[in-house]
Amino acid sequence: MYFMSVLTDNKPYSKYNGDNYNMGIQERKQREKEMRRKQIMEAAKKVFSAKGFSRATMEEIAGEAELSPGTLYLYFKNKEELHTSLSIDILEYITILMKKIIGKKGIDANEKMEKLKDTFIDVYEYDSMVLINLFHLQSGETLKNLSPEVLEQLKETSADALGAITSIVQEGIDQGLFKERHPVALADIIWATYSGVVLWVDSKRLLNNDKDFVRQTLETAFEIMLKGFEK
Amino acid sequence: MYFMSVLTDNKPYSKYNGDNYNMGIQERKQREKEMRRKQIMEAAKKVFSAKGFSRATMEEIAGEAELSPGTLYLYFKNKEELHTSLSIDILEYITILMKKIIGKKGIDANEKMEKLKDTFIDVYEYDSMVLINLFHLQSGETLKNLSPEVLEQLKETSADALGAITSIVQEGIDQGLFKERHPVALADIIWATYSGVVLWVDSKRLLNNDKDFVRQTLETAFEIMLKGFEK
Amino acid sequence: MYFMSVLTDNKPYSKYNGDNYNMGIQERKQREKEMRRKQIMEAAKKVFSAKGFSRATMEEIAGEAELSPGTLYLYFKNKEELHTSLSIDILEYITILMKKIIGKKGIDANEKMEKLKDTFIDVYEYDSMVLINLFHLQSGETLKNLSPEVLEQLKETSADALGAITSIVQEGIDQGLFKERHPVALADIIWATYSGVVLWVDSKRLLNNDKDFVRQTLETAFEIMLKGFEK
Amino acid sequence: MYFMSVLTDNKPYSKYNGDNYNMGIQERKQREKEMRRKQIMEAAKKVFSAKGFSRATMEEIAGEAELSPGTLYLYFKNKEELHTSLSIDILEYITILMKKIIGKKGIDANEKMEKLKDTFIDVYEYDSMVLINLFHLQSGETLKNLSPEVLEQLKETSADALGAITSIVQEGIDQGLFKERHPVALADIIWATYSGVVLWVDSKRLLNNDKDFVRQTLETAFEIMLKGFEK
DNA sequence: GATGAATGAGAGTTCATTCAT
DNA sequence: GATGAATGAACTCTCATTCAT
Repeated sequence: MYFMSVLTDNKPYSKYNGDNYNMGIQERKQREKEMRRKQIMEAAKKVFSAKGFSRATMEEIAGEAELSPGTLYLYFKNKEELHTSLSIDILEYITILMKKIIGKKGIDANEKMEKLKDTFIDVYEYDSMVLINLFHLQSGETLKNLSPEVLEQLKETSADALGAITSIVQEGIDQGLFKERHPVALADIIWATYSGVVLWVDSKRLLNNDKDFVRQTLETAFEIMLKGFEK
Repeated sequence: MYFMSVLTDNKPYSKYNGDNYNMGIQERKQREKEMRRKQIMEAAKKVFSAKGFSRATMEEIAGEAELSPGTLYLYFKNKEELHTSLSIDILEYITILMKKIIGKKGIDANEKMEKLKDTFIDVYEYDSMVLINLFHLQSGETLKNLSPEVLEQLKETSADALGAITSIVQEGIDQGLFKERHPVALADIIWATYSGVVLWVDSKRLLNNDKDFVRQTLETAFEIMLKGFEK
Repeated sequence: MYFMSVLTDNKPYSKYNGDNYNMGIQERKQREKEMRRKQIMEAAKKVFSAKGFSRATMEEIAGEAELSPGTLYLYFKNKEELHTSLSIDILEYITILMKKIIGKKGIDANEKMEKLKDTFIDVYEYDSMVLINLFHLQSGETLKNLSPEVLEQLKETSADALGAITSIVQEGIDQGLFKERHPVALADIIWATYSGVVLWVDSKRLLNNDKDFVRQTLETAFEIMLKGFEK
Repeated sequence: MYFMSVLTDNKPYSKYNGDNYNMGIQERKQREKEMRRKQIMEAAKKVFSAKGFSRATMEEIAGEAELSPGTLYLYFKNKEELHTSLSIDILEYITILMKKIIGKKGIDANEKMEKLKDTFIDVYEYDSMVLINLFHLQSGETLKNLSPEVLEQLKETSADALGAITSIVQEGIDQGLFKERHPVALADIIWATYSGVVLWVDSKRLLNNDKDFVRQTLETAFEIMLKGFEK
């Protein structure tokens, strides 16, 4: 497992921290605020995962976070944005991980694709529920009822994530490894396959009390895709 | 487009219909009842597609169907089952189409896969919204709140659909065309890719007011998959 | 058991029946109509007893009577009056029985009180549920929402029943057997005790899955009352 | 009248209330909460009495209590439990009063029976409507639809009340004042007569716009019963 | 007279959100 | 900043009653 909690506070703070008293207090406050946010998101994750968006109540999330319902609204405009924040968070993290892969020197596109698959599996295994919520978010109902700002943020993060995949694919084409196809379409297919497998195998598991074959199915899916990409 | 409306009444009625008075009346009533059901489902499809499950109200669906709210409950036990009925309907229809492909003589698995892709595209083009609702259904939240009977029906229809794909894949393996892999896993991947592409491209469209590239992306995805399946 | 079904048709019809064709038809129609009424009341009795007034539905009563809901409204103005009709019916019958006791020659008031008790027990044993519904009717909620005509009818039947008891009590006072007290008050107490015991012991049975001690308790209650009545 | 409001807050609070700030706040909140509860019950009593259980609406009760409908559900799980709470409350209070009578020194069972009658009359006069609701509760319809916990509570309170009466009767038998009979049966009869009289005379009043003879009738009923109890 | 599909008003209940403390 | 009691709009669903057939 080469990545840490997405939802635990891992934002880099200014390294230097104490030359100014007010600055310190302000910063501490800032940090506390950030921690509360994470605390709420952590609780929301649990409840949304267990109940789904509609059946989850703000009161239960507040209880889980050991805060009062009112407090939630100091940190998130409403229920929908709290939910979306979870999704954006994981999307951002996936993007960070993918950008690391892109930056890797001395490995070709095939190997990068391998690493991409590993990343996907890791993300899934670390936090399948938030991931599934992310895909749920994609599916219309939520998308239509989002505030413009959050929609914009989601759009950007989303484009960013797709851009990262695209650039790996482009590399493969440039290196003469992959057959020449529209790289964005390929990136779409990669992301769609990932989403699809996670969603589908998960729903099969729910329907039939089946085992969790996501990892295995993702491995096969990528193997097939990679072979299909070849020139 | 080689299939007709899933939701419009296409049940075959006896051609001759007048030898018996009572029979005629009963039959007409049956037909009327079936029509009301379709009428409601048609309205529900519109409203669910426009608003998503939660934001859609029974009153609005009733209005759209030009019926009173109470009438909806004569045909569907509750909101959830009305929604699920839409999904099961299309799933059943897809299965019928796929079974026709399976039964086709004189074409190999590769060609059947081509036809499968065409079917998927046709279904999508005929009724993308119901399809997207189907995937929404798969995603946990709804699944957890379904009545046992409907869950069972969904399970069976779902297994049936997957079974059909599996048998095509098995044929490909038996004919020495596809590399030997677990056929159910392959069927999962085909279905997951289909679901994923429809969902993902659609959400991209919603996010960016983008064009509808589903057909194109599905074409490419299948091309890649087929190449990946080869021995 | 010296009385027959209250709810089965036992109204006396004209002894002579056939001198006129139209009369015959009309009469047959009348009889059929009366039978339908009883059929509905019989069904209503079952359903009201099993579910109570509020939870009983007209549709279920119709089903039980093997008729359609609409038909019920040809015989009863509404649900409330159907329910009240059951109560009035039994009240009328009780009155008939009590009047027979009053008319009995050669027995004193004490013996008549004994017979009164037996009648009460018989009525209870024959049809405890309708009886309990009758007491339920007395209890405000229903009483307040009755149509004037039915209220009037109930008032009369009720007064009639109480009058019968009163006259027995009066007899006892006149014969010097009972202490002189307001005879209507005594009649009230007799009726109230009867109602109370049936209601109370029944509710105890429901609460504790207890045995049905109504008969036994009524026996004791009357014994005590009679002793209390003595001069 | 020797008892105070059942429904008005009469719980003893610590007389001294200022040594601890937090204690004070917590206590005040507790008291406020208790007051809201009473406020709602008071309003519910009015509305249930005027309309009966079924025709009373939560909205009207809320209006009467000058609260919003939602608030009612912060204090009572649902309509049924709000209604039952009223009944249990008065039942509990009656029991308390009866236990005081039991504890009285220097008076025999006859005198205790007299006091019992007075208590019954006082309770009736203080709050006849809740009392009638209590009897209504006993009558099947409601009883069948109660939550297990509340049913249990009712059962216990009910048994408690009956037990109190039983012990007075037992005393009478032990003192050689009352004829030897099953004391529980006697208690049943006392309670049943009380219920019956209240219900019956009240319904007569409703039917005939008659005067309220409950007190008078109860007096006579007890006089008769006591005489009937004698050895 | 009988039907039973359709009605639609109205109920109980939930819960995201607010705001006085 | 935090609270959490109160809000009240909005929802799903029921069912007595009607009326065209």
